[in-house]
Formats: sequence, structure tokens, C-alpha cells
Amino acid sequence: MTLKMHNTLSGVIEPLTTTRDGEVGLYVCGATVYDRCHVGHARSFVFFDMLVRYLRLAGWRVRFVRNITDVDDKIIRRASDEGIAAKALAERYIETFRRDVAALGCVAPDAEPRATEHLPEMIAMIGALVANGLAYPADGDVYFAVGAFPGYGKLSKRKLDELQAGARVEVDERKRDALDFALWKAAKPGEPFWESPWGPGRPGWHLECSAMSVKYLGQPFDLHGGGEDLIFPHHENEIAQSEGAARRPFVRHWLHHAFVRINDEKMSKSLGNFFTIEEILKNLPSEALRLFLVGTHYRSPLDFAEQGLADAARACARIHETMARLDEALGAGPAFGAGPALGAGPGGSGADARPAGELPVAVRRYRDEFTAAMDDDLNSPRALGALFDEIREINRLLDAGEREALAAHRRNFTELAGILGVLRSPARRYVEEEKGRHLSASGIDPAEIERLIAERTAARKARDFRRADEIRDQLLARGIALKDGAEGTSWSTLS
RNA sequence: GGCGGCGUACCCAAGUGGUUAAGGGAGAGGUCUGCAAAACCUCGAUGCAGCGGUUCGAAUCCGCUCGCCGCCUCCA
Repeated sequence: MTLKMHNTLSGVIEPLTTTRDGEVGLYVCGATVYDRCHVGHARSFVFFDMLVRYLRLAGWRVRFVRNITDVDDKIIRRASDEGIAAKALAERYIETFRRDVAALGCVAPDAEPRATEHLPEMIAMIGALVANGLAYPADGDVYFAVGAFPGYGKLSKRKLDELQAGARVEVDERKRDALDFALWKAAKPGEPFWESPWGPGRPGWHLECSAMSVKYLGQPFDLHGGGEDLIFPHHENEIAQSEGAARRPFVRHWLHHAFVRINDEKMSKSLGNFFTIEEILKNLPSEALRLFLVGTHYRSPLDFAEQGLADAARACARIHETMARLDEALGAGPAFGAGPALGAGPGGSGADARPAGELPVAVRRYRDEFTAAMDDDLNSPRALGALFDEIREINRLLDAGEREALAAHRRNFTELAGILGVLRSPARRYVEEEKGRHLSASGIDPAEIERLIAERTAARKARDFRRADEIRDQLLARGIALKDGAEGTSWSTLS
């Protein structure tokens, strides 16, 4: 099996092929830091995190680059509204961005370039475009001449004349064509600026990704992605810039994910119908949010709903409870996350790098179904199905006291769930943290619970089941469930 | 107007020509338990928005109809 993914450029699902054997260069359009990140951004972060993890599992050496746009019109406007420097505003939201991404448990990119640190590269690219006759200066601005670039529209499947007919961009006297876009914007008084051959100004918003992706990954490079709203004009313009400047192909494979919606509308800043990552994670474990996000295929719109989050939280708890049970049965075992990864291969073509592993067939089948699903255009909902099949199997084995395959299941399941960003910490800790979350929300004192359990244990010993049941029902009414086991009574919170 | 997408059980969601339409959540019955909880087992769409058509065979292909969304302007 080889990994196949939808390529926006070709419009079909095709195998991932790369410039260099066994290596993948991936560039993702990250955040423009002018506000906090919302669940829509979370979908992007989580999707590409899953992609990077899966590529590595499959044996690819991945170079993952995600940019930060730290200068643009919105940052400048916002900063001036607040009466602070653009740089200060950007720094503030870089902080919240970092916190959000970390809270979601995403792997760090190998490079995280910022626009303001790559002015020389961008200016050089503009120079090349002017020299190639694809850009022209006008009053301190520099524009890309869309009509002079033959392939314009190939990513978004648009024709130049159709675009012109439907153009909603405001007419600007300095542009030769309404569709021409700014590579360099002359600074107005009070705006941040850099010196350039065309005068003081700042880069246009498409330029940074062209310049930085190529700097860190070469040209052409393998994979470039982002939300589907970036297809036009952002990525279309990136192609025009990079291919126009270097006169060779830019990117082999384009990946775009669909939006998060709320009440049948796109969740977005402009509509004001968004939930920030931070506020969602106040009431929900981040692994549950991730489970919710990967529960829908990346190219389908995802409806954000309370019920969906609650369902995901239940499912997430079930995974952790099973794994906690497994840990208990096997003993502490190897330290969490220790030991060689089963999927770590020697590189090669990537596709064939998965070692057979030393997994018993009974475990192997779940792994095979998981990888088959992921190889099929990153079908995480189907992969998740395989994971739950394995959960049921593990519980069945635990119930039956069949221990032979358990260790293999634990290694396999932990690794695969990790691809989806679940089970990133020991299951026991998750269960305890959830307990703590519910307790502090309900205001119940654990000591009181212990006292009531002791009283109930005494009542049970005296076979006073009426009193025992009364205590259990009381606690249940307050969201505490009791569980009588061989070693006494334990309790848990209900979500 | 141009381009693209969606409508599958109570809710979420896989499945894009061929055995019994994955999986999760909720629900019902059972096993276990003093009773429970958890877990496990069983059940649950003879049907995939509607209507036609192609085919030996369609949720899956084609046409029409209805409902909904995205991009074409900043946006993950």
C-alpha cells in the first residue's frame, strides 16, 4: 500500500511522489497573528499534525515548515486601533498561537519562519519578477502582472477572462489589470516599513510564502497545504510568483482541507461566529477535541456542535479507560512513549518502509486496517473505526483473562492513537485529570466521597443494602459513580 | 453568473458498481453484580433527499427536481 492523497492541482487522488527518495518537504500556511485562534484553525493545525505524524510512521523523513505572518494590513490596522506597535500586537498573538498549538499537542515544525525576518529573500524575488517582465513598479508599489503569467488559474481552475468578468476587487488606477496583485506596498505615514529598490514599504501578503517555502524546502518542493479558502487567490498567486521568478515548477502536490461550520455557516472571524481554541479547551480535554476534529474526513465540512464534542469526550474517555485497564493488567511496563516505534522505517520510498514489525496477526489486522484507511486519502474517520475495533478486542481479552497479545496491542494501539493525537499521556493520568475537572466543576470534596464510601462499605458488610444503595444513589445524583471491585470500591465522575 | 461541494439510522460519520451499508454517541435486551457501574454479547437503516434512467446488479454512474454550503474580496 502506498499513501495516496487528493491533489488540488490535478484534481484527483494520486500517490505522493517526492523530489528526493524517502524525503518529504511540507509547507503549511500557518497563522496571521492579529487575533486569537479558533476551532477552524484548530482543524488546520490538527490535520497537518496528523499528516506529519503519519508520514513519519510510514517511514518518510519529513521536513515540516509552517510560517507565521507577522506583518499585514490587519495586524497594522488592529495595532493602530489599540494604539500599540504592530510588532507588539504580533508578538502578543504569536504567544497565544504557540499556546494553542501546544495545548492541542501538535508536533513542532522543523522551521517556523516569520515574514519580517525574510525581507531580503522577498525583495530578491520581486527583483527577479521585474527582470522577467512579470512585475512592474508603480508609485512605490510593485504589482504582479497576472496576464503575463500563462499558467495563472491552474490551481483554482479559473480562467482569466472569467475572473475579470466576476472581479470584485476595487479598481486601482495604478494597476494595469484589476487582477494584478501587490508584491510590494509603499508605506503610508506611521506604517511599519523596510527599505527596498522601489522605496520604503512592506511585502504583499502572498509573497512571504513564496519566498520562505522555497528558501527552506527548495524549488520545486513536495507538499503545500492550507484551508480551502487559500486556493484562490493566495496559493494561485504563490504559484505565479515562485514559478515566474525561478521559471520552474513550484509545488508537486497541493492539499486543502474544508472548513469548520457552525449552524450551516462557515466559522470565521468576519462572521463573528467562532469559538476560540482556548475557550473550548476550558471545558474539554484537548484529546477529545482532536478526536472530534479527525472524526470527519478532512475534505468534508465539519459541523461544530455541542453534541459532537460531548460524543467525542465520551469516546475519548472510553479509550483511556480501556488503556488504563490494560496498563493495570500488564503492570507499569515500559515507560510511556519509550521503546522503538513500530513504524520507524529506514526511509527509502516511504511506501515500503513499514517493517512487518513483530506483531501477532491478531494485532496486525487492526494496524493494517488503520494504515489502509490513512493511505486512502488520509481517511481518519475510517482509521478511527479500526481503533475502536481494537479497543473492543482489548476489552474482550481483558475480560477473558487472555494475556498473550495484550502487550503487542498496547504498543500498537498507543502508537496508532498517537497519530491522531490521542493517548499522548498515560491513560491513568487522563482519567485522573478528568476526575479533577468534573470535581472542581461540581464542587464536591473527594474526602466526603471517601467518607461516604467507607460508610457504605460498612453497611454492605452488615448486609444493610438499603443504606448502601441510598449512598450510591446520592452520589450518583451528584455525578459520582461507584464501582465495586475485588480490591474494594472505587469511584469515577460522569461526563 | 463562473467554479467546487454536500444531503446515509435518534445524533455524528465511513462507504463512490457486486457477499450481512464501518465506527462513535444515545437507546433496548442479556451476561457479570447483593443491587449497580464498567466491560462484553445481542438488537437496531430491506434502505442511503425525491423522481426517472443505464446495468445481470447502484447509496455508489447519468438526467431532472428539492434543500443546503463554500470559493470568485481578508480568511484555516
